[in-house]
Amino acid sequence: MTTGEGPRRGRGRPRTPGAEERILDAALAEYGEHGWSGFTMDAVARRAGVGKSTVYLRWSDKDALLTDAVASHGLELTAVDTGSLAGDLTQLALNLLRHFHGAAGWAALRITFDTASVDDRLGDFAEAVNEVHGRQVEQICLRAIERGEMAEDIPITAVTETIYGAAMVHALSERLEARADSDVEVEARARHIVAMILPGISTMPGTT
Amino acid sequence: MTTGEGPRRGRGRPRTPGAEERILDAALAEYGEHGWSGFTMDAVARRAGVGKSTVYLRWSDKDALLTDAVASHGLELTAVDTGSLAGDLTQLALNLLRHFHGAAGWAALRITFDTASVDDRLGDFAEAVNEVHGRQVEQICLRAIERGEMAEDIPITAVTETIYGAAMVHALSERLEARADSDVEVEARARHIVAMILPGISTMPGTT
Amino acid sequence: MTTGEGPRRGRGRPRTPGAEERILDAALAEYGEHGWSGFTMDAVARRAGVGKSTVYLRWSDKDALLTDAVASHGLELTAVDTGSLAGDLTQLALNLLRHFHGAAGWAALRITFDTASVDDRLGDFAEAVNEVHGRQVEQICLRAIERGEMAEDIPITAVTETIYGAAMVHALSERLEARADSDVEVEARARHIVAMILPGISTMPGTT
Amino acid sequence: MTTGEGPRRGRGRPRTPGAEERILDAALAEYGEHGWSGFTMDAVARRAGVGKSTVYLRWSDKDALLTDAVASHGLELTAVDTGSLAGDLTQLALNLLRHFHGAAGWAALRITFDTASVDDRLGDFAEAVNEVHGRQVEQICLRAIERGEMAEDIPITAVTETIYGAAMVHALSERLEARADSDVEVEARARHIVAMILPGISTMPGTT
DNA sequence: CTATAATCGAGACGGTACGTCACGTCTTGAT
DNA sequence: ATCAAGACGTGACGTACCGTCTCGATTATAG
Repeated sequence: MTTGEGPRRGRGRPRTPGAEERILDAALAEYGEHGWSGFTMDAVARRAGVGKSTVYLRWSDKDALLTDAVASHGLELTAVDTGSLAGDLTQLALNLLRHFHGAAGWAALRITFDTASVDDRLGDFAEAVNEVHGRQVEQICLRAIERGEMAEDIPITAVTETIYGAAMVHALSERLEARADSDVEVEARARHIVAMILPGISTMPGTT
Repeated sequence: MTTGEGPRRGRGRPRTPGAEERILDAALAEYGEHGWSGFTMDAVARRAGVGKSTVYLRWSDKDALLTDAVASHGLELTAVDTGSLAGDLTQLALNLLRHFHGAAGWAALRITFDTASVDDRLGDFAEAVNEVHGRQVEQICLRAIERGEMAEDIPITAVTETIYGAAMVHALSERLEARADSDVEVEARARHIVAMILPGISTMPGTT
Repeated sequence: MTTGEGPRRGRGRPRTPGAEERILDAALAEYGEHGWSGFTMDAVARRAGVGKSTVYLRWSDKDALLTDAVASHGLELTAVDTGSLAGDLTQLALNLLRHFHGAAGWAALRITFDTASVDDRLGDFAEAVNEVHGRQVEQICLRAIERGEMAEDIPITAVTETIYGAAMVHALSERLEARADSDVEVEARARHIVAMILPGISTMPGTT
Repeated sequence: MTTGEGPRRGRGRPRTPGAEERILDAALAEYGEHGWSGFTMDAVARRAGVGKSTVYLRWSDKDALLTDAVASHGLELTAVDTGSLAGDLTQLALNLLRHFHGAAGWAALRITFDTASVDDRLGDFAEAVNEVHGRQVEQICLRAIERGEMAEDIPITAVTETIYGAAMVHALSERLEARADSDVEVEARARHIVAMILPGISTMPGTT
């Protein structure tokens, strides 16, 4: 994911340690402020206090930098473990809604779609996405099954896709309608989503 | 959405009839082949066999053309009415999975995210998306409520977002993992999705 | 010499008429002010009030532009005809001393050496130099021979080379020593040069 | 001219003996092959098989290196003393014609013009040129005056400039016309040049 | 024999200019 | 009025080179 270790044999001046991170931060900041079409390599370099060559030594082009920047900061998602399936899913939905609402999460989302549209360089990014996001729901479900809260015949990927999709589309609609939900609204939406799918996966019919 | 009807008064040479469509097709093809950053107006014009002026006479800029191209081919979704909520939702999910799997649907999806990321020109596209997609689920739910199959206190947008989201993320994961689901798998996935949310919105607890 | 007439069939917007000259002027001015290493294509374009593309549409690269700029303005040399060989040569020497002393003449000189060092694109420039400079002395000598002032067995190219060389090296030494000769000194030098070679080519021995 | 003697006190690793020369040779070769605009420090260092620091420890910048490279190989001119003014000048002219015809002499010439075009660092190179070349003619003339062969009122610099200029322009025209004179032609040209200026500086009118 | 120190090869660094490419505008002659 | 063609001003792209710097590895003298 990061840079891919070129020819490092200890010879020559080592790459400036902090540079990688400064550039990634600058990239994310520029992207956040000016969007895709206003995202300039020169501006990133200037903001990071670095020459363009330093950037291009590490990333082959604009897309690679942006993808990496997003991957490095946009895939963070705190783990969830409240003790109950309903609690876990609600907390997860809340996290996701907030994640996709924020600049980094949204950027990551967009980049994911861009990346998935091109034949090249799929491997790394896809792996990362699956690792970080897919695993999360898997853990929750496995624990719930162990506790006997969840039916065993539910395909976990379907649960993942549904919750992620709901949060994702909600964030999308928020943006399309230039709306900014309040905290209360976000929490209500999280509860609604979980209320909708919980009966379908729970072992106890009728739970709300 | 369409063309914006410029100065049409009958005087002077009329606009070449087939041009509109040829350009839109070329735009979609170019976008599909090269993605956003490889999408150029010159290439579209060349591919469509027209001059750049012909393009710019109809669309104000790149974004407008691309948005329109997608809207013209990517928002087609046949209406659904099977007589039951479960049947409607299953058919809708199936349609969506197939829609996002295809080139036009995927392109529309990608464009939607791109469009939603920029501050400008939100209005038109958002309206279109809501019109075409939002209405669909609304109809289904209203009919179900009328039939007494669905609880009245479920926010319809939540249903929309969940179903759309599930289909969307499934298509995304298909691409990220370079997978191509068979017809049977797609149908199973549609049933799973509906099975998951149906108990949560139905008036009859325990329904499958 | 100029641009080499590309595909001109009357279609498309014609090249802006004045641009060629404005760019050449700007190039010469920039070269004069900042020298070779301070000569920038961006600066030339900015000074000429045109875009870089307009420049690169006409000249393939920096060298080509500079060569052309110099050729267009640096080869001007007013004809000479005073009626006598001594007068003609003195006037010519004076012209040359002043020509090479000035920015344009000096630039032309330098470019000539650069051009002669590379195997490519010799043809045009060499032709121009010979046309403009070689012809000049030829005329003078032919008239002198006709008048009986000059021996017929003198190779004219030797005369050319000697006079041109003398003026050239004088200008070179002026620059190397950061000296700026006065008008009187320049005239004296012109007379000295002619005095030195006139007896060698004249039919009347002992003339000064 | 040479190296500029840095801090040499005996402590620390001594400079690699052969490096100086290898770098100068590489510089001259690169200059000869690619000309000024294709002359890069990286290429010189690579060709010489040394690091860039080794180069920059010895010369402050590109110009200094190039100037020095040329000065070290391009100013060699064997002294002349045949016993007569005519003989000396003829031999000198011959030497010059051959000198400027060769790669090193031509490179030196080109560098001289380049150097003289820039405002900085004139001193050193100008001194070198004057020292090596100017002195040569001065010696010849002084001996001739002593022998009574040459008039005393002739400005020696004019003689220098004329002979040097003639040889220089001849070499230039040879290159511009992609011509390569034979030995016989070169000797004839040397005699012609001297024949042209000898009467003008000699004390004996009518001498050939 | 160890410490100090200048030099070596390599190559990353902040800059700056290069020549290319696309944008959206414009100007032409033809339809 | 619209068309195909294509030049225009603008500005970002990714590359190359400058002269500087930092590294670990020599290679000498000084103590």
